[in-house]
Amino acid sequence: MKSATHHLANPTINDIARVAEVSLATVDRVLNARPGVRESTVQKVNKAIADLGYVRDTAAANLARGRVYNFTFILPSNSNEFLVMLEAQIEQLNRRMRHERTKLSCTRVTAFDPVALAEAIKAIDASQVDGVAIFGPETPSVRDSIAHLKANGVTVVSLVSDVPSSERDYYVGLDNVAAGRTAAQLLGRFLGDTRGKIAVLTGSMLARDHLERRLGFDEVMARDFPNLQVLASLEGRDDPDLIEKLVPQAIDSSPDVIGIYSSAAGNEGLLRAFRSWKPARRPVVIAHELTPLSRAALRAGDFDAVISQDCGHLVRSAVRIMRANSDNIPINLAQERIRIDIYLKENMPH
Amino acid sequence: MKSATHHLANPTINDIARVAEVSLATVDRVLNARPGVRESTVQKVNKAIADLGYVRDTAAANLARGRVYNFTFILPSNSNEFLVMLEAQIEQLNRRMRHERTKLSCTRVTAFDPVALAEAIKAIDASQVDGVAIFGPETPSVRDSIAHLKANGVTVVSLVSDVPSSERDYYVGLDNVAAGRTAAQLLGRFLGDTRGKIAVLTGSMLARDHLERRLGFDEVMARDFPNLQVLASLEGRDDPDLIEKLVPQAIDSSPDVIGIYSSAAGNEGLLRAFRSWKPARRPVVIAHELTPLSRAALRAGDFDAVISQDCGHLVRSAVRIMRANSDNIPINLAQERIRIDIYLKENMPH
DNA sequence: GTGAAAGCGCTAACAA
DNA sequence: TTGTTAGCGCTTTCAC
Repeated sequence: MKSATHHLANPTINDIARVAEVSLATVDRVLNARPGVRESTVQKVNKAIADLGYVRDTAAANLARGRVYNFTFILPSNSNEFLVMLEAQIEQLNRRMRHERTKLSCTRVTAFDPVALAEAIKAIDASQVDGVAIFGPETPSVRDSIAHLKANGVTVVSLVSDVPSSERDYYVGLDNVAAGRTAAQLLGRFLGDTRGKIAVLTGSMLARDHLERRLGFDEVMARDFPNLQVLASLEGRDDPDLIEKLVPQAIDSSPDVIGIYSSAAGNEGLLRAFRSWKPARRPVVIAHELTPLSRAALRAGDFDAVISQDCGHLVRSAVRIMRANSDNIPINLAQERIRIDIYLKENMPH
Repeated sequence: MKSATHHLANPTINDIARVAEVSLATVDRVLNARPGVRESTVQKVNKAIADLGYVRDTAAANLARGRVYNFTFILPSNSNEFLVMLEAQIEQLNRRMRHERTKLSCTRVTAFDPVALAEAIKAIDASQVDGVAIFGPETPSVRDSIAHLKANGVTVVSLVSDVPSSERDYYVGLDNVAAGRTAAQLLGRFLGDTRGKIAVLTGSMLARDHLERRLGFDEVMARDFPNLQVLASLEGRDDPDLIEKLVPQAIDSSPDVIGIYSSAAGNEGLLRAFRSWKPARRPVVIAHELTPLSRAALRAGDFDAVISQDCGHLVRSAVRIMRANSDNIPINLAQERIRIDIYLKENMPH
């Protein structure tokens, strides 16, 4: 392929140096905002940069620097399917990116334990790590340790569940209020004009994502579906055994449950409960996260729809953002937005 | 950040050269399968590569080569919203990637015109272009010109609508049969047990994507919804004016139309028809592609759901694949799979 | 304050 | 058939 490098060729620091009448080293100092350059020289160089429309070649810069990006993911040690998938994606991306000067590691922290999480964050060595992605509850101690990390120049993103009051650079995850609204709309439309009750399964009242989903769900239910009455949340703590016990209890006490919104992890428990409990009319079920289990349930007709977020996308997005932030370059917001995926059995990936 | 490069540091061609006891140039020859190396030397080098687990640093290689990737998109000149969005994404990505040695360009060809498309493909100069992404109908002449391109070492991907019988390297687009099935399931579930007729709007019988959607739609309708009767397709040729005329005609002749599947472009015509035609009970409408118009229709309640493919993803995916193929490196299949997005007004991106 | 020169991992003349 | 060398765009000593 001819490279046809006429006047369109991108300018390099050599061009800047020539135009600004300084050396390469000086251009580099200005580019990287290093001290020890006379102000008038800085001006000259910056003018040349602007005039030529110079954009730094990050690949070449990283090559010269021998730069290696080190990113850490902090995840709940709770090992449900979603977490297993997330960790698999991290490992896979780590293998792919080892050869692109990017290393990913993973730390697990007791689920729903803010103290343990805060300690794990404090244990991060800011001199060894460029960015941290945190999936955990939002509490004051967690916020403080995030602030500490940030103060030491580490990029911080919250993952799956946001910590909006903190100084995190970015939230990588879906809009959980909107996800709850979506579940409600789907459930309501699938049920048509039928009158009845809706059971909601949640994980923990500590988890912001779970709270937000419930919020959105209730909002749309109240607004659009007066024929449906939403019951109090069943707090399953993402524990299949607990959920398996809770569900039949709740449903036996109000027999006209015609819909279930499983808004957190623990689909396994719900499905187990289904095996023993056979009502006359199967309730419409909306669950979260496309996993081997929920796929099977969709296929079998036990679940009617699944709201999901793409694990691979979450991980790639977190890494792209941490990388861009480390280099101080902008991100493509549209690309990083995590979609609220709706899956029926017809549109599941193979 | 300390780079902590102990024994984990990736091996370079220097390491290979040292271990294989040859020069850098010879390693390079073997790596790039260039001729003029004794077979026994090739073996030695390959052994060293395998032993050390060497992986080439593509960024450094591209820097040294001064390599510039040139990719061309061939699109229908029909300028509906979807095409406008697609082209905008191409332009945007081109701006982002100009500084990463990747240039994108765009050619428009009369819509639904296989001859014009085949000519446009033949007009590609294989010595100037590394990859071509084609969005157009599948005909023998198109297949032939794709074969010609491939023979000249150009990577070819089909975009949005596949040309499966050709030698294209990859299809970037969604599974249209599954998309049709999804539309049917959604429409059927939203309608509940109501009896009535369904109108289907299609673009052209030449377009493989449109045909496939209809196929999947009919399959699920026949299987799961005996209460619904699907009418013959209205061929709108993606032309809003034509569609605006067709829809009221069709609906007036069979008044019990309770659902509409708009499977192609031309939502504008459908929405215009809606403005004059006010039935007692508004039909449930499933349309394709999330665009400014369909978003507004979702919000207003004129559309009940939209099946969509992410334009940004389509373009990024096509470019990643053409790039990987030019370099002969593997792709991440999961990342490149185009999702069948379902949008309700609740889960639309802002 | 500023510049010259070596080098990151790889490629491509040109010699040998 | 093989090796030597210069250089891609950028960074980084170390001197001046």
